[in-house]
Amino acid sequence: MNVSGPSRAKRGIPPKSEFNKWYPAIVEIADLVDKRYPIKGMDVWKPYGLTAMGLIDSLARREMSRTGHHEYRFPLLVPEDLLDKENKLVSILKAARESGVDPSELRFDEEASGFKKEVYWVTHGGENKLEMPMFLRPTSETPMYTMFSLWVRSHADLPLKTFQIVNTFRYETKQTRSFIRVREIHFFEAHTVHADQTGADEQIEEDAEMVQRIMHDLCLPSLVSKRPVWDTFPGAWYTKAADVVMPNGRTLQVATYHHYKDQWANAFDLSYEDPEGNTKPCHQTTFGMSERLLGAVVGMHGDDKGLILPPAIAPIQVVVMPIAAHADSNVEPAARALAERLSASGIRVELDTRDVRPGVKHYDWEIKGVPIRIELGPRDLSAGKFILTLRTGSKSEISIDEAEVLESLEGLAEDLRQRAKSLVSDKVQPFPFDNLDYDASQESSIESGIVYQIAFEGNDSDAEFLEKKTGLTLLGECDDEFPEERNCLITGKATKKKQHIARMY
RNA sequence: GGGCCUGUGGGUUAGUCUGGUCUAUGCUUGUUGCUUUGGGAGCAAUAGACCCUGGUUCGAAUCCAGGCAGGCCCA
Repeated sequence: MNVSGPSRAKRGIPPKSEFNKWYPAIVEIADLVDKRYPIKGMDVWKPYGLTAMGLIDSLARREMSRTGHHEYRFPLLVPEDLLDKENKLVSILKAARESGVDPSELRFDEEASGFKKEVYWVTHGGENKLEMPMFLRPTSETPMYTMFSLWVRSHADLPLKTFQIVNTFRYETKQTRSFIRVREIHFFEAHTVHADQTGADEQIEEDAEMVQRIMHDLCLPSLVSKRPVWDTFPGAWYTKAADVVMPNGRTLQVATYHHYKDQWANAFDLSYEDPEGNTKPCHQTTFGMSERLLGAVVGMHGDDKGLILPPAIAPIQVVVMPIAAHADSNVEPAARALAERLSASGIRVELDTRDVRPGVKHYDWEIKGVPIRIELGPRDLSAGKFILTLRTGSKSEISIDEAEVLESLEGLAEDLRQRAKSLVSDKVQPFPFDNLDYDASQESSIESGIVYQIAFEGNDSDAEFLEKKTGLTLLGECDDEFPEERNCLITGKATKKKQHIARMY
């Protein structure tokens, strides 16, 4: 092991201050994934990680059922000609946008049909070359809308609210990171169809609320922004996104929702007959999340000792450890009884009867981020008490009572929210200058690892200048505005528009 | 798209420059036994590796070529 000296963390975990080393190490040490599968960006999900992800999925399913969405499952393969439809849509929109805008305000076109490069292609069936090549879905607009146009005939079919939780594929050439940038993505996508724009507008509101409810359970604060036009999802009228600020100051986009208006509907002949017998185009939205939520949880809450999982998604919420069970035969039955009581009150419990010293158990469960550890030994039996240790630090002796354990779980969640909030307020700061006229000698006051808040109301080329000069990316217009007008960082004109610039994942 | 670097047991690492007791080192992990249990105890035994293919050579983990895999930097 080349890690030595006082900064050395337990079990070879790098200190969290070295986030870029800590993160990839911890996902394997905590047994979330195994990265040794021989394809870059395709990790093996191990039971502990998969269970946590499944619990995140169940939060999404809870929200979906609360809001009247239904779960579907569409095929993995998409025939090539459907992609052409989509590309046509994108280029029409692009042309429309460009024709209405002064060309000098546009940034350079980077790729004409970038989508094709990012997908995995299936070109053969057995030894036969396929007449129509197929690709693995990078997302499911195309397959879903093809079917929607068959399903939606009249106003009575609307709104159509669907979702699916499936794997999607993207051929990433850049560096991959577990959960954050992968080639096989565990993906959640909700797609809705509405009779008019108002219906879609309302859906966007509902999406925003669902995101916040899920983020609350994950104890994650987020920045919600309306993405700049050039960063809008292909074919969307606009895109909103929730970003989590990671401890290294980079932002991680964890959820997006897109308002399509009737743009996709027109490309896919998605229309309906209204009560008066008129054929009208549908309006659509999508809402997407992914395993990045787990990446954000890992990155935000963990510490030098390992993960800290929010109780809502901890596969094991409480671990019960019998102490000195060999010395007193009453210990293990008592621990088992306690575990059963906790389990009966809805807590996910693990009884750790391994024949190892207590310290080993503490360290093991600490690495895995189990919120609460309970020690039950001979001394506690007569007193009717046990030692409860919170993963966030404190240790206390409490009487055997399920209600107190439940309270401790909620207390820990609240603690995580506070910690995360203060981390974010450290990392998000006002931009140090009033304009971009600063020179190279002043550049050092722009720190790396900081998300800067700015007043900005400019066009494409203003934004491009801003990004080039600072080396940071514009997240987009915040939901909330500045209370008073300020001067735009680039154009100098008065605006209330609040935006952030950051290094994005 | 352009450039650079790396592949040794499950993990990590020594050895590679300068080919030869390398029959490949240490730590960690796994297994077994003894022992131990309110925060990583100890002892003993045991298991496990030179990315692949070809070349140079009396001799290759070491040098060369290609392949595969991975990492980094720049546009």
